[in-house]
Amino acid sequence: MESDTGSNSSRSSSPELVVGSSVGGFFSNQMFQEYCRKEGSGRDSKPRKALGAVDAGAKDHIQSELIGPDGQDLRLKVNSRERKRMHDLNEAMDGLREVMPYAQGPSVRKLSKISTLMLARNYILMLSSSLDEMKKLVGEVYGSGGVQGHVARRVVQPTVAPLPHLPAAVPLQLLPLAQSLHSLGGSAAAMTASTLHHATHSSAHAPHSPPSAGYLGYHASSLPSLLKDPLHLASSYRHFPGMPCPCSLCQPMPVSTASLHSLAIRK
DNA sequence: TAGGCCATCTGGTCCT
DNA sequence: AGGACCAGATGGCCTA
Repeated sequence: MESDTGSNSSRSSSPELVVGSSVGGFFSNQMFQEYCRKEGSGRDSKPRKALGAVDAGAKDHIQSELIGPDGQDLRLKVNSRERKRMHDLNEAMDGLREVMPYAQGPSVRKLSKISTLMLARNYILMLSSSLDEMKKLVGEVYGSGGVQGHVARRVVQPTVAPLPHLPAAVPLQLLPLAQSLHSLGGSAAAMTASTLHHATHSSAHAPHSPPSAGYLGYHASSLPSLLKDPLHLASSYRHFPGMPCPCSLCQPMPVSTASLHSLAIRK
């Protein structure tokens, strides 16, 4: 099936489709004619799935329903619904991107769907562990008075200003996330990651274990195909708290948003 | 040019 | 019956 509509908006996850009040308004004449021609000639170029519970009679019923004069309207209606459903899904995906610790801007390429989902998962895991740690600390504070100095040492660590949408406590535990982002490689994500990474890197008392691939939520073997390093900024260096890091991402980075954007991928 | 990502169409299945 | 959800297929755009 021709997807001429896709060429109008294929690069946006929330395409600005000019969908008229009627479904037919969405189709160009050429597309509609093509559609009708295919319908008329009985399109069946692709293999069908097993019909399962739908018997042959039901199949014929469905087919005739879609091929008849009302069938075209029905088909358009179904397509429109599906389109709307996918647009809603993409809006939700955009909403998710907005709350991710990821440099955003008009000149920054946005995260792919798969990257967004994986990063979101890691982010949630990181926040959960951060919350657990905070609970532990609170327990220590109220459990015994002798640990206040210890707690104070741990809380007062050099941090960067948290991202606008992040709770103030988050930077304490951002190293794992930064490392995840680092592993995502390059682009603005890595810029943010680097900033966060440095925030915790410089602490000799960082209570973190060495980088754990578990934060990524997937096996490293799948990374190359899923998350490439567009700018080749990230390298294979492993990061450990308190250890100097030679990778390009860990060189002094500008912290202003404008600077981040200037270094991020151009569209 | 190959590969990644995406939007769209489409038919099947499940749910209300 | 109608709608939502899902997955396969297809083709376009972009980048390395």
